[in-house]
Amino acid sequence: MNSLPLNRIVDASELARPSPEVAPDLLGCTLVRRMPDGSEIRGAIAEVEAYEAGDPACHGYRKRTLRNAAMFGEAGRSYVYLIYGMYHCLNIVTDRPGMASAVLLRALHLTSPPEEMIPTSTRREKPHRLAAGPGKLCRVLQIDRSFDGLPLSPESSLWLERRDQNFDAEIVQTTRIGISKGTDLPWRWYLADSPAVSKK
DNA sequence: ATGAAGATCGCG
DNA sequence: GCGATCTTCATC
Repeated sequence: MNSLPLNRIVDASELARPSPEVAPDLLGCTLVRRMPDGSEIRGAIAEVEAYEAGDPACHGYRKRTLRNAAMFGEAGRSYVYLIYGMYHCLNIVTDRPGMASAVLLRALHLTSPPEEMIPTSTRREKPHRLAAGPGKLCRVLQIDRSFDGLPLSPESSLWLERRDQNFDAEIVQTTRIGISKGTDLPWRWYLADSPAVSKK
């Protein structure tokens, strides 16, 4: 029979909704990265933030530019940018084309591989903290701007899988962190019991 | 052409 | 609480 778990992969059409609706639905889903050496790193999404048109903290608030172009594109693609000249941040593009909208992935609870298999881990760090933070997440998964605008799929070596049907973790909703505008919007969500969440 | 700000992180 | 580090974009 069919051995490929295609039904597990999140379809782009499910992401073609406003980012504040999509964001909490992504919690508990698994982000999978096939590394250059062929190994797979998987992690459950533990913390997210939504950004949208009309939101002053959104990179697409003013207008479409070279950097933020992917945000205006199709849902189900990635939007990757460099921040502070040092770290990359990964977003899942949402909503319809023309609408600047995306969900920032802030933390993963890694489920594989074990700590010692992760090549970018230079220092001793607890496994559940390796992808605790948007910059660290991209560092561990080796995601940079070359992923910007790519569709999330196995062909891109980066994709999203559905959460279990019996997912029932407690979700907390708060305001976003690390921003100076739009601080009043309650568009950050995280899994209450995840040790990978930045801060509470 | 110029410069200020930035969806971060780790140290102390 | 600070500095590292550098691209992007708004403004001059």
